[in-house]
Amino acid sequence: MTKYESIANEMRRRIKEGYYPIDQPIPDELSLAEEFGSSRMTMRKALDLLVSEGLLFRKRGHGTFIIQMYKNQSLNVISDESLGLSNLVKGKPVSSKIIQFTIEFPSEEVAGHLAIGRQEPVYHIIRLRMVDHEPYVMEETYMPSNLIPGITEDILHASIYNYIQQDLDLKIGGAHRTIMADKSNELDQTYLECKKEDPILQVVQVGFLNNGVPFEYSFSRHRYDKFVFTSVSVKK
Amino acid sequence: MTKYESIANEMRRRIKEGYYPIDQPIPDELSLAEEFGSSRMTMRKALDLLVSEGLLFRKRGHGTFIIQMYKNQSLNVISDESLGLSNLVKGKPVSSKIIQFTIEFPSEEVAGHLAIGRQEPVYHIIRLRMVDHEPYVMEETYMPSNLIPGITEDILHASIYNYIQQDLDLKIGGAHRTIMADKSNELDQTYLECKKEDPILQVVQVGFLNNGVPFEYSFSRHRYDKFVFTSVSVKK
DNA sequence: GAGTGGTCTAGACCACCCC
DNA sequence: GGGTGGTCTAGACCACTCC
Repeated sequence: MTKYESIANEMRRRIKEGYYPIDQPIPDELSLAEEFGSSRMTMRKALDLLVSEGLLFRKRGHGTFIIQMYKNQSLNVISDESLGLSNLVKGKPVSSKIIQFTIEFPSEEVAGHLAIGRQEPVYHIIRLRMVDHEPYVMEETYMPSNLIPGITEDILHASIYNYIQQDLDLKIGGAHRTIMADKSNELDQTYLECKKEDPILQVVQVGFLNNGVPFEYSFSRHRYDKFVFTSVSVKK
Repeated sequence: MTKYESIANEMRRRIKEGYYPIDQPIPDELSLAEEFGSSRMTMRKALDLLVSEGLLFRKRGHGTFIIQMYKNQSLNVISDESLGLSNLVKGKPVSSKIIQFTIEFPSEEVAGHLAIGRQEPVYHIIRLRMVDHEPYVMEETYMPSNLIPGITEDILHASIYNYIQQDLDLKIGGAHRTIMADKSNELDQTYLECKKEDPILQVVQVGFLNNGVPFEYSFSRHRYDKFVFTSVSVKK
């Protein structure tokens, strides 16, 4: 735990508990830095965190203010921070049904997104992910088998992400995502138990390791009545 | 233009032009700082920008690497940065058809999201937004009339965002967004000219001013075949 | 051990806002 | 003018990775 993180935690706690009046600026950066025994730069870095979380907003020449948040809904939330279903629905049992597990040469599209050649084999995996024994997501995933070797059905029943990070000791860097609505297809209707007229929330993702190499090109198709995607943006 | 922004611009140009080999780390921060005649902290701030854009990734004790990007699609892209349709489809003519424009007392839900009381009147606006004379988005918007006074049909035909920023001289701070898929309803089918079985990509947004006060609670319903939402996240 | 990014300091000047 | 956030400096020490 770094200094600026612990300062940010304390400030987050204060803001959420109503320690600071909501209609006034919080104390200026120099005063806060003195109170926490830090330099102003470190104090700023702590406040930067809270600004990026959408909790605070700065007004140059005026002060730093608390953003009046609105309440969240009760649906499952895919935030732009989370990676992997297992981390998303903590505490609930996650299981997987393997629909397809093959290895093949990639199409031009898949090879392009994974930045590999057409001759480099990829896993092609289709899984139904279940939470609390209810169908939640259909995932179609392509991964280069040279980069992520040793995938087995056992791993697919558990968590690919845990295997990559714990067993292969690779570090995940982040992801590009595209979110869209789509009509449900026959696979969706069969496995997600949704009706023919039900739409689907699809997340297309290219995950990359911390050295920038793409390791995953995936399509996650969510039941429209169980998932939303959230995002907070703050202008600079 | 600040120093770190101009350094970031130059580095972005270099990376995109292939100036640095893609399979090696770029030069270390101290060398780059010397080359650009800046302190290391300023150089870091420039690189921070490129990291947050998903262009670079740092590996502690090892170096800073270029992320191998994948190409974008040809659909309209709602990024987590953009605000307002007018800014989204630059160069193309945007027009609006006003379906409803009333003032009313808010429901509990609307009042809650706008952080106002039930007795504070709100505009209730439904518009069809067209680009190149083709229907693109159905927008339902609630705004407190005390906060954003003087809305007229003329403004609704143009851009509410421009009115807020230029005429009222208010500054927009950011937005919370929730993205979901939904079935199309009769309004969608009539005005977006979509079929009964076509899904909708809905973005629910609470926009807030730079003092943190919510000024807008809106539902934007997009044709599923014309819009996607993108997001880049990088682990720290 | 050498080299890298991660954090932190104690100042400084500037840009902007309100009085 | 006084107070605020925005930027910038020239160092320092630490944590991690590779050899």
